[in-house]
Formats: sequence, C-alpha cells, structure tokens
Amino acid sequence: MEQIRSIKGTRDILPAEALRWQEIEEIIHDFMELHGYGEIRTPAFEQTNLFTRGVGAETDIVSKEMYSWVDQGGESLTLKPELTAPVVRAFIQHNLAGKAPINRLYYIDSLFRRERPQKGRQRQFHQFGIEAFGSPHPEQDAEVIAIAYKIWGVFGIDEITLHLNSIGSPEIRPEYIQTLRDALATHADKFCHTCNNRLKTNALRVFDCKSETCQYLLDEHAPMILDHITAEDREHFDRLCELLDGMGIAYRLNKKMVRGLDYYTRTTFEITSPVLGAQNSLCGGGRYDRLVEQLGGKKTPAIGFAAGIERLLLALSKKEQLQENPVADIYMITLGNASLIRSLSIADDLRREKGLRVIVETLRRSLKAQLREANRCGANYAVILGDNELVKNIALVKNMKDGEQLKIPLDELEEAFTIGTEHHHTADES
RNA sequence: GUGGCUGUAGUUCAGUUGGAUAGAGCACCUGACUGUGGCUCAGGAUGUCGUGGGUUCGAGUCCCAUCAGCCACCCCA
Repeated sequence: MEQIRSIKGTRDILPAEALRWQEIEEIIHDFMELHGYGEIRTPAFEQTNLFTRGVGAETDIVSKEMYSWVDQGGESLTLKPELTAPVVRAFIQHNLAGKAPINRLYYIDSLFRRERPQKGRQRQFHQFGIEAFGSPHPEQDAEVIAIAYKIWGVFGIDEITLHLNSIGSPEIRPEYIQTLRDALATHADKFCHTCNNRLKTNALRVFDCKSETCQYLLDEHAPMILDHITAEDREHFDRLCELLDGMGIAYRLNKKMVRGLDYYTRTTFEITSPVLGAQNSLCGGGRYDRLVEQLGGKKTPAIGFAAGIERLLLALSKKEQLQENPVADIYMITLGNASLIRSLSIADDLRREKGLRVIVETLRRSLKAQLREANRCGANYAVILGDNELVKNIALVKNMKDGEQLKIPLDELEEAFTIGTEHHHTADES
C-alpha cells in the first residue's frame, strides 16, 4: 500500500524540535508584551477578496501562490498567505480605532503560499510580527523598527543588517515610474529579459534583480525613488533616521530596496542575515497608511513587520546543535501485576504533589531493559517497585547519576523526592 | 511554473567495466550480569535498492517515465 506522506512543502515538528519552538514563542510573547503589544489571533482562512483587495491582485502572492477554493456555500475562501490584511480586517471589524487612538498588536501564526520549496521556504510556514495602528509620526516607525531590530539579539543572533528606505506617498509613484522607464529605456538592450518584462509590468521590481550587470546599470543610470519623494515624505524619513541614530540602531540606507506588496507607503525596511543562503531575509516591513481605508475602514495610518520563524531557526541552527532533551525526572520500573497498579498511583502523586515528570513502564520489559530505558529518557532517578518490594512495603530508589540505591518505605517516597527535586534544579542551573 | 543534483536497513552512507546470498558505522534487541542502566565484549534482527516500465542470459548499477527530497531561478518571511 502506498504510504501517505505530508504535503510537499509542509513538515512535522517532532518533540525535540518542538521544544525549540516553545522557547522561541515564549521569547516573542515576553518581548512584545514588554513593549506594550497585545496578541491577536485571526482565522486560518478568509474571504479570497480580502487578499485581492488588500495585498494587490497583481502581486505574485495573490496571482499565483494562494491556496483558494470554493466552499459548499459557493463562497471563495483562501488560506492566509499574508498576515497584515487579516489583522487590518479584524481591526476594522471590531472597530478597534473607536476603542483607543492607538492599537499595538502582535501575532505568531501559520501562513500558506504555493511556491516551490527551497532552503528557508516552505508552503506552510510561520511568522511573528507586529502592527501598530493610529500614529502617522516617525516615532511610531522608530518604535516598530527598534523592536524588529532588537529582538534578534534576544535570540542570540548578532549578524544582521537593517536595510532602510522610503518609497514615499503613492501620489508620486506614477510620475517616478515614468522617469525610471525613460532613464533606462536607452539601456534596455543591456538589461536581462526579466528586467525588461518588469519595466513594462512592475517597474519598481527591477531593483530586486540579482544579475550583477543589471545592478551595475541601475547604479549608473537609475533615478532613485528616495530622491523623488515629497518634501513631507522626506521630512518624515529624516526624522526617523535621527531617531534611529539616537537609539544607536545601525541601518544601511538602501535606495534600491522596494518591497513586493502593493500596500506600502513611505518607510520600508528589511533585516537580512548572511547565514541564510539565497533567501536571506529574516524580516520585512513598512508603513501602510492607506490600507485600512482601502479595506473599508476609517483612514488610519499604520506600520508593521513580519519575520519568518523557520528562517530564525535556520540562523539559530548555525550556532546551536539540536539535542535530545531529558523527558522525565523519574522512571518507574515495575515487575509484576500488583506492583504496576501501585506504581501508577505513586507516579500520579509525584506528578501532582511534586511537579516531577514521571514515566511508568508500559512494555513489560525486563529490569535491565527498563533501566536502559530510564537512562535513555534522561531520568535522574529510577524507582524500582516489583512484587518483591511491594510485600515489604518499600521501593528501591536508584540515582542514575552515581548508581547509588536506597530502600525507601512507600509512605516516605514522596518526601524522599523533596530533596531529589532540589538536587535536580540546582544541577540544571549550574 | 523553469533548471540542476540526489533517492540503498530506523539513521548516515558504501556498493568496482552490469555478475552469484546487497554491506559498514551509529541506533535497536539479546547475552556475558537467572532482578540492576551508562562503559566493554560476544551475538542477533532489519531492506518492495523511491515507484512503474524498458534494455539484457543477468540491473542497486544502463535507458525512459513518474513520485519525493534538496538547491537555485521567479518571488518572498
């Protein structure tokens, strides 16, 4: 029979790795709450047109990467390929703007894009991120960027680069794109053919080309959008730079960084890490002052970012090897029927009263095999309770580190592990 | 969607110009130690050689297709 496998681009996270995820999620929760952000969780799927309207029908994400289907009621639904649009939808739907002048939200979530998998790219993947609604001022940009910048240090990732740019207000864009096309028209034959296509359809994207010749030509001949923004845009950007300087946040002015989604206005930023390979972006974000309005809400300025958790893990794995962690403090070894019943209730007492992780044998193995198992799962103690011990009302408590073994009366067993617990924790912290 | 590389035991991999019963390390199990783990030693189990077809006296090896994985393009976190 054919084996059923997980879908291409999806994967299982097994216990040893899941522990890493739990640690990471905990760090994110703590860090965001430290900055006054509250968690938001939105549904796994939405109406398809939330994304066509919010992200832009012409973007790659919407035009060819969405998992969409028509449900039994005839409605077109889509697994979320992006998290800003759903958060904006929730913001509008629950009238958060009416409840407070400013809303700071964060999330940790799964998203889905039908792309060809490669290093750092899955079809179901995870992001954490924040969205701050309500403030049009550069200090809001500075707050969001500072969070995006500082959190990597908490994870122990130091080698990062913050790229910063402003693509100005949307009004200037048609005029700028025309200027760009005109400037590059005379060199069109030297650009690669994808760039020539981009110039016609989505001109800003030429800046993303990985070809060295194209990049060289852009440096030589392309007008930069940052040099064409309005005076107000410029003032906003300059003030943001001042604030970042003041916070000691190092950034690289990257005039060629234009972001892929339609909704960005003014500030855009990205954080890259050299350890990731071709997909070197850890985190990307920017301001989107028109999106709330565009999705039917009251005009509200906003800025946010999203960071890839798989990529964070990838950057982290260069530093630390994954290892099997101990899963139990005590392994209960049983030999015989009567002792099994007693062991089960003792195990429950130890879990409930002492908070110890206890596993009871369920394979009816030999004593030797059970001790091997105790060793394998990292238990500090094995409690041996066979029918021989049961008639004497004792248990043998074996310290797995030094091999020392004591006879303990069953009614003193819990107490014996009060000392054991302290032992365990001090050993852990050293 | 396009291109390149790779699929052999639980796992990491070896397998000669196509040749007999497909191997090794680690892991697992058993014993030495009849109810005492780790270390050591001795032994043991484990394979639709990704799948389907073809060439051949003979295919893990060559050819075609297909599926999966990885990497890159596209694009993005």
